[in-house]
Amino acid sequence: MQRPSTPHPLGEVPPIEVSRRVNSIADQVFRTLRSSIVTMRLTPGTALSEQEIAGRLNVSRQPVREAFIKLSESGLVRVLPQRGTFVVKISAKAVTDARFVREAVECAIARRASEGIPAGALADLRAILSEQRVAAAAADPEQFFVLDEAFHRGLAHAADCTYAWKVIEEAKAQMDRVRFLSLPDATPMDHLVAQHAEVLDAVAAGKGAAADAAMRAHLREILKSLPRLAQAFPEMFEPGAAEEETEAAPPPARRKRTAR
Amino acid sequence: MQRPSTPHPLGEVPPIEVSRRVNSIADQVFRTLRSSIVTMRLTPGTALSEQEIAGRLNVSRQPVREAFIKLSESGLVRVLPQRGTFVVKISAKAVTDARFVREAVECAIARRASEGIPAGALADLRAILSEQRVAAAAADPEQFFVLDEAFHRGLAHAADCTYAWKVIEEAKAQMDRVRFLSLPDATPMDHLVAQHAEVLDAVAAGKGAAADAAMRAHLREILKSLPRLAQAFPEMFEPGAAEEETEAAPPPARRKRTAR
DNA sequence: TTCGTCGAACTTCCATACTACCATTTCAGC
DNA sequence: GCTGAAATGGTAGTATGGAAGTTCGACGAA
Repeated sequence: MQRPSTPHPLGEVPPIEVSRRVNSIADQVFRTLRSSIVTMRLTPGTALSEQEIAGRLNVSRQPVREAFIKLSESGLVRVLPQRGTFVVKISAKAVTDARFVREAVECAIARRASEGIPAGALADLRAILSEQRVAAAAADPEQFFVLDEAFHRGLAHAADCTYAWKVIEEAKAQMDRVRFLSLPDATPMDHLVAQHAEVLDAVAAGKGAAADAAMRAHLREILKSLPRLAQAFPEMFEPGAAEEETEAAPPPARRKRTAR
Repeated sequence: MQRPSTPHPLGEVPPIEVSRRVNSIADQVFRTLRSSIVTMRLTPGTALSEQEIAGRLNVSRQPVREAFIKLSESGLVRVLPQRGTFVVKISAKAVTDARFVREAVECAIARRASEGIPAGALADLRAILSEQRVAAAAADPEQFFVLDEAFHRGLAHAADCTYAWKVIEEAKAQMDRVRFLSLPDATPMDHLVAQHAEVLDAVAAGKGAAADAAMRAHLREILKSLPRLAQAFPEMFEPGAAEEETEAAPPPARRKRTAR
């Protein structure tokens, strides 16, 4: 973890030095943890502790604590006072709730985009699609993931919906954990590219309703594997269905050390 | 500010003692500040300082800092490192962006609610409407505000959309500041009640499209006064239109002490 | 064996000291 | 009087120590 204007005490940190505005340590910790959680390198149920993470990243507990707060706001960890901080397990309800919000917002974005976006933006999106086809042909899921994100974000920004994208980004975090879990046998990538293309064609043609429908179909496709995954990886998922939001803090999984 | 299991050192705090789970100090500070900002008791542009707030509330800087972090995540304050923390001015773009998201999500909620909600919930919502009529007749805007919030939240929960409501709640914060500014000469309250009734009737009749349309019309009504207010209270608003999200931190309003 | 009690080890939460940085002011030099 | 560099006061960011609370296992008595 790199402290501002100080030789990095951690070996892992690449020597990025170019850009100023290397954000605060707390932000770096937040990004690191968030990425680890979303990509499932930190598995659901894992116990985190301020001290442990601080020691591992060679920083004090304070910035770690602030990162925990932000992660907790995003619904990725749960802080139980005096007990511990845990990576929340995937909850089928939380995922479908996130999809509901994402669908509502992103379909609205598609409609708005159909009313007109900058010409350059349209070209950029088409370029992303080409790259996706390459990644699909090369069977490179990770790169495909990156490009998928770029497409959705690009469309949002083209439609001048920065706040809406921020909302989607947060909902997406819940969904992405499922997608990472389903990486091996997900929907064929060419199929997803075709759906992207369908959205983009509708947008380009100014057909709002069609863009909306295409986007909706696309977003519903993504989580088709959810029930199967919930059965295949029960330890990653919240057990029952209805016991969300109970007041009494449910005893979380037995403390399981973070083992990278 | 009341410390858990400690005699409250601040006189202002009402002696709520009944319920356990008096949340942490940081949470109390957060709620206090958030409420003050949304109701415009802390006017846009006001400088907050960790130390000052801490002194005023008789707590240390630490919980205040955590409250600032959360407020900053909500887009209600902006933290400029080594310079200060400021209540963000109302930005026309931010408000319309919030409305865009809220409209997308809440209309989706209305559609879902039309597919069926618990019978009790429907009755509860009708009860809220009656109370709103009373408040409208009594010309009691504050109470009307509370009931308005209750109606929208009640509909969301009836449709089992808790996460969606959380998203709306955050978008609403931006919009509510405008509403508080327009309290004197806002849309007549009876008109708003009628719109609520229209939504609810469509929901009860299972007419999803009608509920969507009614909700959309209702939400668009709320901010009609925005342009006028931006002219009437220029010091509360972000000046131009397009210079959002500039990387270089724009020098905020000259430090103006919080004066309660 | 089973139950209750106590204690050690852990956690988050809060308070406080210190650091780095920014903005303004002050004041010497011209 | 004017300019510019150093001093000063104020800010958020970080580090660290202690307080309050939870968990869990050891230990002993029934």
